[in-house]
Amino acid sequence: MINIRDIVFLNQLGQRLKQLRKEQGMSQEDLAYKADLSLSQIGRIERGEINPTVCTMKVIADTLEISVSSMFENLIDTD
Amino acid sequence: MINIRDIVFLNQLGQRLKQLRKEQGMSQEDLAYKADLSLSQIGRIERGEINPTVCTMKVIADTLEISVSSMFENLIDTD
DNA sequence: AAAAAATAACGCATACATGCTCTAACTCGT
DNA sequence: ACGAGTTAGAGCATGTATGCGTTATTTTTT
Repeated sequence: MINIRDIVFLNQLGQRLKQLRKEQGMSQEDLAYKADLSLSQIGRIERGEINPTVCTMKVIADTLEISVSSMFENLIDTD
Repeated sequence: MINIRDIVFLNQLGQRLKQLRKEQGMSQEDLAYKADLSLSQIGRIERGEINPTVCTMKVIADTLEISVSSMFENLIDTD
C-alpha cells in the first residue's frame, strides 16, 4: 500500500489551524471541547503528525466558524 | 470512539468531485491512474461512502489542477 | 441489440486516524 | 523561583481508509 502522506502539506495545514485557533483566542483544549474532538488529536493535527480526515477538518472549521474551503487557503510554507 | 462522519458533507464532496472530474473529461480510471490512487477509492469517495483523508483530497486536487480550497467550494446539496 | 466502457459492489489485508490516559516539557504571570 | 495553564509526547485499543482483486450492474457506443 502506497503512502500518500504529504508531509509539507500537513505541516502547512497544521500551522494554518494553529493560526486560526489563536486568532479566536482559543486553547487547544477549548477547541477540542467545542469541536467534540480529543485534545491529543488537535495537537497532532497542528504538529502535522497525522493525515486527518475531511470530516475532522469540517467539524474544526465549523467550530472556528469558517468554511472548510477557507481552512485550506493561505497555507503557509514552513520548512 | 465517537464517529464524526458527516454523511451530508461527504455526499456533497463526492458530487463535487464527480462534477470536477467530468469537467475534465476524465473517467474514474483516468483519475485513479493519474493520481496514483486505486479505482475503488475514487468510486467510494464519489459515492460518499468513506471519509477520505486530506492528503487523498490533495493528490486529487493536484491531479485535477485545482487548489484544495476550491475543491471544497460550491458543495452541492444532494439530500 | 450487442459489445464495450464505465461504474458499483463485493471481500480481504494492512496501515493509520482517533480516542483515551498518563507524563513531560514548555510558557506564562505573580 | 514557583505554580498554573498549555502544549508535546508516548502507548494502547478500536474503527476505518486504502489498496487489490473479482464480479455485477449500469451506461455508452456501435
